[in-house]
Amino acid sequence: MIRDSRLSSVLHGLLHMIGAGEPVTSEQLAQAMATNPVVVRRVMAGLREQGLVHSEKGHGGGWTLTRDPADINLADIYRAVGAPTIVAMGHRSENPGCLVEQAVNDALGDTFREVEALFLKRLGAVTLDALAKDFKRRLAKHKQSLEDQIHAVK
Amino acid sequence: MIRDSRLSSVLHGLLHMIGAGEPVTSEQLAQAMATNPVVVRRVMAGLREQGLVHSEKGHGGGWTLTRDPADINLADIYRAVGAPTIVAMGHRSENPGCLVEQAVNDALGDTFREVEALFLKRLGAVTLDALAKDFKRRLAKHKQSLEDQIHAVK
DNA sequence: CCATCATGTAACATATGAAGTTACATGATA
DNA sequence: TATCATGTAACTTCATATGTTACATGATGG
Repeated sequence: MIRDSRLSSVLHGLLHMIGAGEPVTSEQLAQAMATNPVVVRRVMAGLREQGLVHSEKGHGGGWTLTRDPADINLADIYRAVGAPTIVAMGHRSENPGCLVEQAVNDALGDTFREVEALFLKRLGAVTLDALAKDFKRRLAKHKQSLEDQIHAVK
Repeated sequence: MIRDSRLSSVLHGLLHMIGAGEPVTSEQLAQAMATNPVVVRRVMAGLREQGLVHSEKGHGGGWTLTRDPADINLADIYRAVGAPTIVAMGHRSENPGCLVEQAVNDALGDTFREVEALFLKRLGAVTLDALAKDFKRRLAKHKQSLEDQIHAVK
């Protein structure tokens, strides 16, 4: 089953970076991602390897996006964050000679690949930019709702 | 990601039960599933709740299939073995008010359901009977291969 | 009726991997 | 050259799945 808390976490960080205008430190991202700086670096390292972000040391350093958010999709991020295979089934001993495993894989091998392909295809259809815009829309709505409450009290 | 060792394990057990003709004890299943009797009972309990198997205590007791293997498919087993949701994404704190989560879920909620549906649909297309037959075919072939090797040595 | 066999289940132990933490090295900037 | 920020190794939790022990319950055969 696909239950990725890392993707979600990273998206928090990336959304934070969009519009920041300047490098964002691991310290700052750690707050956005509700974790600590070292974990941030560890996770972001995957994105850097895929060329999605860049890191800079020293004063004024931190993390920046290397591409336009419209050119980054969620599949890119999912892969970068380290998702080996989505679907897999196997015995602990991973016995390749096991005839039961062979029968299962023969019956479902294509299915596994197909499910994975569908998942990545859909992730690929959502850009970071689109997500950011939707997020901003929700944020504005949320603020409006809060203001309305304040006015109602007045 | 879907990485179920339990389904695989259970299939070993069920294939062992098919053709046994009589109740199979947890002790015996434990060997087929490469684990121990208590774990077998724990896992099989899920199948029993779904009405796939029946358990009997005392002398001559053990586990039996309650249905024709042709009427049991892998989706039945997968569900019975305890697969809550296949695809899920969320922060540890599972904050329902989080606007990022909301944006992601809005963008991918349907995808999650679609991927899960595809996976279960494909599992549902494979019956336990079909799997058993394929397994037997492989077993026969394997034996033949071993005999050929013996003859070659002679 | 009682010894035996088998499941049912709680309680505890162990193993595995993810996440968090500490410590320190490296490089960049003022 | 003091400070800031990343890079990374090593270690410590923490959560979860699995394995184990122990004992209760129920069924069967003598």
